[in-house]
Amino acid sequence: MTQNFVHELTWRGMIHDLMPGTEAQLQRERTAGYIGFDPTADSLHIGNLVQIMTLVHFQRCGHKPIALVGGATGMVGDPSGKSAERNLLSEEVLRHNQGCVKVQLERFLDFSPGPGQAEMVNNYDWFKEIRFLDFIRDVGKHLTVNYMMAKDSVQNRLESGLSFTEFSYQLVQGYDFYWLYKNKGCRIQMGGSDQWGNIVTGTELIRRKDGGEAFALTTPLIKKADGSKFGKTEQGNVWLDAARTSPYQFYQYWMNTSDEDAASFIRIFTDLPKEQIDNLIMEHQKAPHLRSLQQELSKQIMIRVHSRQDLEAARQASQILFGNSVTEDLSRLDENTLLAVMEGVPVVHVSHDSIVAAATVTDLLSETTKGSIFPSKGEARRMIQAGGVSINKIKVSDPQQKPGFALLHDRYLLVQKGKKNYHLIVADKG
RNA sequence: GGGGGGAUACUCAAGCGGCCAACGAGGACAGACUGUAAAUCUGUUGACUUAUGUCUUCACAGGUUCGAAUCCUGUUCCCCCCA
Repeated sequence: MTQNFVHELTWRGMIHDLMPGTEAQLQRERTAGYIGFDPTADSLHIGNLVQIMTLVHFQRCGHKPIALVGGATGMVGDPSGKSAERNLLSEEVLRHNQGCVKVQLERFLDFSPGPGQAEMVNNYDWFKEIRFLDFIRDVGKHLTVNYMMAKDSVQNRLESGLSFTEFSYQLVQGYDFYWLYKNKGCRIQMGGSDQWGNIVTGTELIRRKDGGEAFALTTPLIKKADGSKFGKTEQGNVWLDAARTSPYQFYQYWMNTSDEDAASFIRIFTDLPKEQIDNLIMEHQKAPHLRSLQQELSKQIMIRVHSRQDLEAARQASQILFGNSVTEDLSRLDENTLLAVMEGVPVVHVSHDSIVAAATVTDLLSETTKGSIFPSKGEARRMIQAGGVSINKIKVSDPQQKPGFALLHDRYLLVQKGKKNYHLIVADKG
């Protein structure tokens, strides 16, 4: 094999657990391996990125990645890590979601014909034909309830209760593995550490039903150094879909990675070689203020998930919003560029007259803008007094100041609340 | 069914007749320092207001009182103990 996959993941800090013999199998021959994705939404989010990258590395090391979109398992619901049974989705919604997810995965994996060609499968395709009696006879027979009960995912739910549907989940997923083993020669299943139990059910099923040997590898749960959840912001998940999370916001999420996290994230979320990453980390240690790690991290991911153009736009926007730019830089931008730069910044439309009519900045930022920037005058005033508000890059210091600001292109005001929060006021005429 | 305890702002948690828009902690936001990091320090954190001013809040509905988050009555929900 071109590269040792297990070594590759090890130095990247992406291995939580693996079954004995996994490495030997992967070194021996080109191996097909799969990871399942939940089609619970019509877009993947960056919480799925670890698994996607696992497949990317898998393929780069010469193996054949299979991405399973869980149309069938999505209909059942995995109890792992869930405190309550989740709502089941209709087949129609699941189909739609699968289609969207597929498009996103195509940006990461190489689906072009070849020996290590990536493949996408949908377990609904084989499950829809299976009848209940066949399933409990051919699959259920091989595993005892005692075995299934021993899983953590089940144990954790015994107190609060779990439905038979959820309980059967591991069998359904286990059968996926078996089916892929039989029909696609798939020998290894990967996933997050919470999937270990489900994966092992699969290898067990393969062993008992067929006497075959299959393997498991799990990745650790990604946590941020400050203990907060990875991939979440105030606004919720960070999605890959530009319609859900704008490329600018997406870029900012990665740019805001703390130093501590950046060193581990760049190993996990990019496919840069070890040497280059080591250099980057050294460079970053020498000159941390350049934020080279965060720069490279966001660059790599932006290009993969969005595009070079989006990266450039996000960089330009960030440069203006966070760089040392001043009013002159802002007013130099032509209208289209300005709007492009502001892509992803919350916009509030008000009439041109009401801006003129506002008695003070405080009124402008609260009442006139209908509370979208500050919900109350008091809050606006406090923030201004604390020095946290700038308009068109000029700090506002007096809450009573008249809002005689020059509108950019006679239409726009860029309001900055603190260091990282921007709002664009658009003055509509007539 | 009997007995006891509880419900306070984003969360936890004081307060038990006026000095309470309500101690404290956490969180959040902002400022300083920096590097759009982390740590630290400072400030803000019901609304309106220039304000020592006004208004709306302490589960819900009534009541006592000059005055209630605090006392009384009823309602709802939670916890504990005994059956």
